[in-house]
Amino acid sequence: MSPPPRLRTATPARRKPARASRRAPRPAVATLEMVARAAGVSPSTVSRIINGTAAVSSERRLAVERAIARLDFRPNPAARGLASGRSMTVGVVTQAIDSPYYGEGLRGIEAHLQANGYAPLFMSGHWNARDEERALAQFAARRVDGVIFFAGRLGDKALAAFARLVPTVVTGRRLAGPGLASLKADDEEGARLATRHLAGLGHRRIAFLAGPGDNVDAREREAGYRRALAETGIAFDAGLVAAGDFHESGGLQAVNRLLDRGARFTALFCANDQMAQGACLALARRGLRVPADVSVVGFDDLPGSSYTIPPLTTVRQSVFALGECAARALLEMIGGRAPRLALPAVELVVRESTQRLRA
Amino acid sequence: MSPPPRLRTATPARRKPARASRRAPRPAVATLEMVARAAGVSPSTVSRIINGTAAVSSERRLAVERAIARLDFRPNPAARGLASGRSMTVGVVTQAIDSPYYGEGLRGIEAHLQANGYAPLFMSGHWNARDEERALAQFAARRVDGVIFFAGRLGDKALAAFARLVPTVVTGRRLAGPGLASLKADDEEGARLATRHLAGLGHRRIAFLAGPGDNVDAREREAGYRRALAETGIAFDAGLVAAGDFHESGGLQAVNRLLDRGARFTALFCANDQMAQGACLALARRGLRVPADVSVVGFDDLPGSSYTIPPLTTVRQSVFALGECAARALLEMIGGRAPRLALPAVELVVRESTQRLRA
DNA sequence: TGATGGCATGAAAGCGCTTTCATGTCTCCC
DNA sequence: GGGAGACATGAAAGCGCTTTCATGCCATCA
Repeated sequence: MSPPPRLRTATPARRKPARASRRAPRPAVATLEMVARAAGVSPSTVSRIINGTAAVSSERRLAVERAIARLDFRPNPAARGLASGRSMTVGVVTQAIDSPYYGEGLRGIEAHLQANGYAPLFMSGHWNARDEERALAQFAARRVDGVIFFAGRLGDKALAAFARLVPTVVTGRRLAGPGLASLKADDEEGARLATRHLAGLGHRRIAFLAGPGDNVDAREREAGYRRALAETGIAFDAGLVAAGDFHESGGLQAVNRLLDRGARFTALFCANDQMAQGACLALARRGLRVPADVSVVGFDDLPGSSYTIPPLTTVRQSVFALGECAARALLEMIGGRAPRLALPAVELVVRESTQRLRA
Repeated sequence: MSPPPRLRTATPARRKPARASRRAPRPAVATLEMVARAAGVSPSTVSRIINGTAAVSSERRLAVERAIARLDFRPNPAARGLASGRSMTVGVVTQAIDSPYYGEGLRGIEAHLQANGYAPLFMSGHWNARDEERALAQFAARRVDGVIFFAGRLGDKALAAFARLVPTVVTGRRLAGPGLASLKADDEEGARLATRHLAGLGHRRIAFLAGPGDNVDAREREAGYRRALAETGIAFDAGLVAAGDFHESGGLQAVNRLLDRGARFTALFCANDQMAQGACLALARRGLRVPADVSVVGFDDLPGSSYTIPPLTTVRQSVFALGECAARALLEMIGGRAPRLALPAVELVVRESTQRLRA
């Protein structure tokens, strides 16, 4: 095994002057000082140029830029961070890095951050407050410049307290405070759209697969379902509601429970796509066809949802955009500006899992 | 908007002695020096204790540990990185952070890294060599201690060159060199298992949806398909092979092409689950039932594959384990040890998308 | 024409750690 | 009993940047 090749500068080892016998200078990484020397200016000037923090005469600027290019100089972020107090990283707490939902959000965050010279540090909360807290502690220890908290179970109090130390953007709830901003899709409106779509197709017995009760998104989606029912003159029937956990397995079990207790319905609105997927499987197992026997609507429009069988009618809220907006708002806060908190509107995407109720 | 709350130490601002009038000392972060002072020892001793780099008398150790706890001291990673040359971060190049395949791998990486005090920095290559190269450059600039390169299109040469600078583990190909190790599942064996399963069910006309030709995994999966055919005495028929791109859409189109050119088959082996999903949809659109008319096998066993309709028979290679092993091997290399490169064996997971050929 | 600023630049002091090197104290053994 | 280590500790020099402060220079104004 070769020794770990650690990047190192060409300056002689500390207090141990380079032995003259050593031939080829080992692979070295340029430092700001080397650039300064090569360009015949002081380190301060180089710093000013790479940071654009002060005017510099164009001839020196040119010389420095050339030296930077020639030496392939890349400022050491550790040194920068130490001197400036900024790490140019932001922490991102997700629930499950491998879920399609978070994946899309992360992509949005990544895209915006990268365009601005920041790098994301990810950590999973696994839907449990302790892990989320641990992730935040880790981020604080790493001195991230800001944190994006994607959904999660951690209490508002704890989050607000953390935000006093590090600028934070949280999604999936409404919350504000010093150093804290939130971003929330209009889940109620989305659920209303979905339910009205079903009602508009003639369905009257519309079942609902709710999400976890401690999740704000889930509660708002239920509220939207109820509101649409009220608006279209359909009486709410608790017997048509079953709760899931936002996973495929939960959707499957919820439908089984519904069917086992004899609930009769011609349409089913699921609080997210993953549960809708599980629900479709449960329905298929019972010999119920989608959409011929039951129309199904999901929520989120995950990347895979256009390839399920049948392709799923769902509510699109662009998790990608959510991630992007969160990153943008966070950078604005870090920069001391007021964050813009607008999100694109939710919209219904009609595909093949819904159809008009047969007379 | 409140000013960005930057974490700062309690030491008086540089050259500008704290005005005595200032009341509450602003939220301060403890430094090693403060701990040393509080415990009545030198900074060196504190450093030795938190790093375990030398023996320290138990009384001092106790005093220091108490001081650390009381001041809630967390060493500043930037300072550490600057002084030691290690950043305690590793870069991870994935292709698409939002794909279920990579998501699972990332989870494995995250789990192992976190257990060892390292943090992952993610960046997407988007299946194109330029972005991958850019990601590597970014990582080099950020002075990561190592890199995990998850699949990708970048040439072996470029990768080997990079690995001379930063220890690197690459998956999805076989490659070794200074600072470079690779991890590769036995794709050929997996494909062989899948195809033999189909043959064992009596199928003779087994179509194959290949992956992109420039992908090693894809090529090995095709090799396994052919080998199984040969082993079971079935003649290879190029008319039963169509190429896809590892995405759902590619699988859908490939099946359409197959059917359009009149190919007749009773079984279909897809080079990955995502294509299998698209294939199932294409089949359904043509009125072909899975598995009644066509048995389908995938590859990867993605989290969602047990909830497709029907649940997919597939080859499990545990991408999670792959991620974990990659992380482990990388840390071993960083530590100057020889990396262990063993991966769990692939296995066939039989679900409901395959059935015996009806006579 | 001399005081007045503004401007570009360099010197140097840190940022908060790690890591030599030097030193003082013990213990051990011939 | 005295010298040799072994051991625990502290002093101090960086790591590679940023940022203040001081300075020399030139154009400007009354």
